[in-house]
Amino acid sequence: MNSSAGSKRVTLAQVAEQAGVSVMTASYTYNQPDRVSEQARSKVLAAASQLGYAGPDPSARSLRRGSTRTLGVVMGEHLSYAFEDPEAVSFLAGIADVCADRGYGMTILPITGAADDVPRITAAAVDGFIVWTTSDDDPVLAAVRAMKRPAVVHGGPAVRGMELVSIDNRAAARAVGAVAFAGAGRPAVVSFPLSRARISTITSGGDITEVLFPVTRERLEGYRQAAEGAGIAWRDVVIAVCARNDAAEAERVAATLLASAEPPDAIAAMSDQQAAGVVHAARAAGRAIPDDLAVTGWDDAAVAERLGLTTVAQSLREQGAACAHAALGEKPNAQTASWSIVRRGSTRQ
Amino acid sequence: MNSSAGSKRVTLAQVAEQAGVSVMTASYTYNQPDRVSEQARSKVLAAASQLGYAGPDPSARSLRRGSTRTLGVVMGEHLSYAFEDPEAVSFLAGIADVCADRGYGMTILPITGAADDVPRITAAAVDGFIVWTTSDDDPVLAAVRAMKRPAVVHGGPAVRGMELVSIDNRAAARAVGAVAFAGAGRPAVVSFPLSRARISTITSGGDITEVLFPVTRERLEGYRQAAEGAGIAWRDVVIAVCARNDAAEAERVAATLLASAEPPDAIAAMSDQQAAGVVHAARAAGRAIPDDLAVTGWDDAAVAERLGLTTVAQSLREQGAACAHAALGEKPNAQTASWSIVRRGSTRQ
DNA sequence: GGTCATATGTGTAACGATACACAAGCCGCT
DNA sequence: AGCGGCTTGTGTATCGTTACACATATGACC
Repeated sequence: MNSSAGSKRVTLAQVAEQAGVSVMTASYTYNQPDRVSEQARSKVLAAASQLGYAGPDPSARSLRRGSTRTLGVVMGEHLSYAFEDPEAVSFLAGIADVCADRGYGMTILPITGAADDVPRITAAAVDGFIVWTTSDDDPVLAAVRAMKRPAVVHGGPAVRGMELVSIDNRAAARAVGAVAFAGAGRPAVVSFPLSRARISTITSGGDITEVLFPVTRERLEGYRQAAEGAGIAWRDVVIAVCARNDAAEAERVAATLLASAEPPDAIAAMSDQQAAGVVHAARAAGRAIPDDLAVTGWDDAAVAERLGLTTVAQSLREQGAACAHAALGEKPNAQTASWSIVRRGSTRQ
Repeated sequence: MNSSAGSKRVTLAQVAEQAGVSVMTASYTYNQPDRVSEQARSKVLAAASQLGYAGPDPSARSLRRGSTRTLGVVMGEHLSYAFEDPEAVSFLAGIADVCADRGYGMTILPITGAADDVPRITAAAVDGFIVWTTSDDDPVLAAVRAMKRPAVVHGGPAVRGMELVSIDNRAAARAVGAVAFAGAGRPAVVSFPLSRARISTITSGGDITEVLFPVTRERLEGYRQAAEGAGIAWRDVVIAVCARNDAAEAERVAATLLASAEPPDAIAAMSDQQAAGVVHAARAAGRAIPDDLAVTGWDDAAVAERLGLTTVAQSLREQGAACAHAALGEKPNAQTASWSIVRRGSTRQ
């Protein structure tokens, strides 16, 4: 109990000497206690607490063992955005569940989007990587792959040599879009950013294949198929791009749409937060949901139930757990996650 | 560009040999590029990409340098709760800001509350620790201190040898309690858990000093002083304990309180989420706010503005940043964070 | 008593990188 | 010519730990 205030770091060798045993006996005391006699073990522990030794140095141990017992999570957005997005947060919780179970730590790798985040990846002491949805051309992907450790991408893009955990975004968008656009004459979409430059705009008829974010691209393709299935040309579908994934931004762009000469009568969003913003804008504009305006969200978050939103249900928590398993090098049970449509009162069907 | 598929890990020595330079020249190429000639540098980089060398091994580098360039964040609650609490999340964002700026990673240490989380602390390869609010007797605190690295506690408890970043919870509670209880005859409190066993109960007149969580204890003491300042004995103040910090739980206990024979006419909560739950319960019970029931929250979250809640404003983001600075060993500008009362329509004053 | 298996202890050689001290070459300056 | 300073390159020791192979003691069993 009596810690002598040595300012220098205490080593296992010193503990062993103090205890009168070999270094290996001391090492085994920490790593395979059964390998050592009760007597030796207590001598080592006594010496350790006398010297104030807190246990084997993590870096040295990692070097020797070749494993850090830590997973790295790369968030493509600026970190604060990531934490503000409730779905990203439940994804993280899913990873945390698995890490806690396996005794692993999880390192969040703050990616700013600047050039200096590649070295940050390279310097990360982790056994495996999990990359949160990013763009096709994100240099971070190459950096992660170069690390030659188990790696998973959530959402997309698909990268050779890395696992992919995702739902079929196109199919889900087609399905929820069909519900949203049923009986509508002027459907619109509230979308995540289309390019790395995150600006809010209103557009239509653009070339979907040029969208750099695979999740966004696939959802747009699904919405396109849904619109065409309802007999509406894609160039007539207005796309409101939100710079950020939150209710406030969506409310703003939805208000603009609703105030236009030919306001939409159906809006499919890409998250429940966005859909919530649309609902608020509709109320403010005096529109009845779903009669004047059908609205759909995505994710089946708490707010979707509260507002009665038709939405795409998926478990980001389970997907986070699946990513963690893959990043640990365990064979994943199912690479493609499941989803379903939850119909509530915000749509005509 | 041509990566020869060696299954064994490539070392700096191999790169140096391939490039025809010494190991140190190769090392400097990565760490102090200006220290080597343009010519040597390009030879090294060419050899590296030919061999598929991704950069110096992080564990070896950490061992040799004595620094991991990573901060450890210990969350006292089960991780998923932590991520679900928006204030904890903005605290994390504050840490992330500083880490991103310094090129540091942040490791989240999943603490389950079981006995096996002490070894997890000991095994963490980090330069400094940040501990999110916990109880006085949490064994994790001793484990962190034993690591002999810069360490900070947010909220409490105060531990010798560790920094403390916190607002003055007692003073803030006294101030907001005074506003909440002004003109009230039967004040009540909606509280965080009083003990490690997280159960929802309704109590009153208990011994505050026995509460193990310092943040909760100090706020209760402040509320007590506010009640007594309004001429009400503490034993007459009902305390509704919520097992979890969310709106749903608070709504449930508030509904119970409001349905009782002597319902409260003022409720001071410990978070805006809780206060939001109270507001919903009050609406459901047909009470007018603030006339029938005054309500106060804590944190000045987005929901507080939306509902017009009187609350205690503090910046957890700034406090997170302050913790990060302290954990990096930088002298903190101010250990005690600032707070203020934001008066909105939910109180009589 | 002899044989074999099990329990316990030890020494040495890595793991992959960087700090440090030193050496050699080159320049300009007096 | 001689000196000092700057740039660039190198060898060696070391960071703290654990894998591995080997040595010794103990007990069980026929």
